[in-house]
Amino acid sequence: MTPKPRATYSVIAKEAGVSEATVSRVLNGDERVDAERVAKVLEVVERLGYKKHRAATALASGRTNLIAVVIDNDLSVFTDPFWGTVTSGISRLLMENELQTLLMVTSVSSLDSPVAHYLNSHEVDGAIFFQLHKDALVRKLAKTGLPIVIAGSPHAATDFVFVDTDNFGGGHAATKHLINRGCKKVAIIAGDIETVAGHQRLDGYHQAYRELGRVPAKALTAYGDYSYDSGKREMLRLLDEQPDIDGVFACNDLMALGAIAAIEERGLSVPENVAVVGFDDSLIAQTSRPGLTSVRQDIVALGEAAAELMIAQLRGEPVEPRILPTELIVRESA
Amino acid sequence: MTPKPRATYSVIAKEAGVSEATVSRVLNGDERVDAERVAKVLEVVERLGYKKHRAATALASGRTNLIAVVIDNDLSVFTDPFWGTVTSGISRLLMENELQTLLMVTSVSSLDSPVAHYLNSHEVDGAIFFQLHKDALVRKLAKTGLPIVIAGSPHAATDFVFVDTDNFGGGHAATKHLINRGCKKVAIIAGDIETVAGHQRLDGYHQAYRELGRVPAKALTAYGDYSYDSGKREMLRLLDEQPDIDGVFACNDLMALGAIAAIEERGLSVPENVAVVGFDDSLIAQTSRPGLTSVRQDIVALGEAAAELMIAQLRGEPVEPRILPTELIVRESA
DNA sequence: AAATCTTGTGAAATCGGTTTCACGCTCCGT
DNA sequence: ACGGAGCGTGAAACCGATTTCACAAGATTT
Repeated sequence: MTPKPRATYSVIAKEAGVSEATVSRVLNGDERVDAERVAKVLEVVERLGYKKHRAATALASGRTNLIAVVIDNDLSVFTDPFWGTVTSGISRLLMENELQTLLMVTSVSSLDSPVAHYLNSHEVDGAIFFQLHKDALVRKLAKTGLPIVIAGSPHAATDFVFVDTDNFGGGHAATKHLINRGCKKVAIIAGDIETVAGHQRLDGYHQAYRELGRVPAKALTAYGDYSYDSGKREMLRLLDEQPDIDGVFACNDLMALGAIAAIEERGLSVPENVAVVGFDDSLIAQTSRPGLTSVRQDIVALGEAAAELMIAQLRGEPVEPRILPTELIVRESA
Repeated sequence: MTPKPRATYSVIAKEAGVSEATVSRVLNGDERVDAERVAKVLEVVERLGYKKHRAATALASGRTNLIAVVIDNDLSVFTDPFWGTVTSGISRLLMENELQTLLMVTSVSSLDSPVAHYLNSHEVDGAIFFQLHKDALVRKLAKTGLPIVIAGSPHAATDFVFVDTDNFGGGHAATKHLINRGCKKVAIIAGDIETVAGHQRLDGYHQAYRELGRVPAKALTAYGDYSYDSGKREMLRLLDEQPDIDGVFACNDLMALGAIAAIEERGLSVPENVAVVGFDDSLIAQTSRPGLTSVRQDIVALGEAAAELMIAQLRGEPVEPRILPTELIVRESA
């Protein structure tokens, strides 16, 4: 058996009796090619099972069909299922649109890191950033015209295209739920306030109070770091200072579980004495006992939305930031 | 400001007073170039901040510097943090070696899917597969000489290069631990026995019994599907049939939690009446109450090992499959 | 001293597409 | 009937690297 030489334009052109230029036109959907020739070329392409050579296409056209997904691994990449889930959502959608996902897990997003250089050299058609703390790099890249999507809200009010969960709405719904079930004194264990998401959830909490015509006491706001331990520690402190707290909104599930542990350690029970709501509706919320009431975000959808916004940009369509709704999943804890 | 034309060999060659061929030699580490010229070229390259154009390099050399990571999304990709974690480990290590990670989340791994075609056309330098159920595609690709690494043990005894956790050893250690702490009748809730991992964990369980000169009763083996519900269901059944069971090894943490729920539902307590050991040492093992004793696998290391084996293959070095040790993390449940 | 081998080097071909350009043809208005 | 516009087409240049090949200069052999 012959090793079957790779099919190229040259072969196809010969076979179809046209020039290579015409083959190119057909394969790129150029309108003004004789219908009969189009058919002929397509037939040959089909028969040979031809697929374009990516590198050659990229070199000639300047488009790579590659979208970078940049994850800052300073963060919780290794322990949090969140990013993996978002990424797979992105990847699946990109593939459906003939784009490939280039995964870049990198520690520093400095302006002259290899990654920066890479993104800056037309090696990818676009970049999706995760949860960036410093956006100097992104800002610079955007200036070069590279299509960019940010997963998670960017820091300042910028004109970056982003997708995010409705953190504000989620925080609001969680707090509202606690109030509606009769809680008189609802505390919050906020997460990293440096992140936009953390801030927004806290804002949602405030808003729920405000709608009641009240303002939550400052002392009802505790600050954790999204870890189990911080949730437990802050809850213990809150209870010691204000034993009459009867509801708490923890800004993620892990802290919520810590809070529950703290509550039980003080001899109180959930939800009878203190109701607890978490955020994320992660696996631990589903499997903990009591089952944790939590704000669900559709993480796969988040990834898909990011991919969609990227694709729209590549097509030159106008794009708006997208904020995905949350859903409160009620279980035993509140 | 001039838009600064991309630096190319042509520019560098001119600037350094050598030919493009020489530039190429220098940049590819060809030994026999005059030292002085090497220095000069490198100086210019440095000054211009030059980086090779990937597509051009790929086209000319046939090497793409791209490694595909293929994930079958039929599976639990969207809910299990496992794959995301492995992938980020892979990606980080590949990047350090100037390789890029091409993430392909795809549903079908049929022989003529776009993915198959893609992998088959020298578009990537190697491929890392996750948890494949059917290896026809892999087998075919391997025949073409494409370097391949499998994360997770391949089905049959093949000569594929793979990395995997020591499932057998983990199952053995878990069972041994239960026996050592005094359990007389240890059951196992096995996972999907179709997967190699599932089988190996069960084998480890058997081996631990065997070392005691005993053989576990058939009725002590239950089969779940790695879900919480299946763990609970099977544990309830086991307890009803054999109330004197005093230890259980669940082949993942989720089933272990289900089992604990079942045990408590029967009015028994963990670990006093029944001790429980899980597998994975996932977040839920750490946050559940009682804390779950579990077999930890180093998932990031798994990814890094996969990347290492790939890199070794690319270098033409001989490679052996790699099996990573597990560690039993003892908590309250056993 | 002549013949043969090395060595380092640059010109040019090559990888597989895309795109510009010019050419020949048809179709239009006047 | 004639000049110009419009359209489909192929030849050839081009993208940015790698690699082959031939050649000149120096080193080695006889």
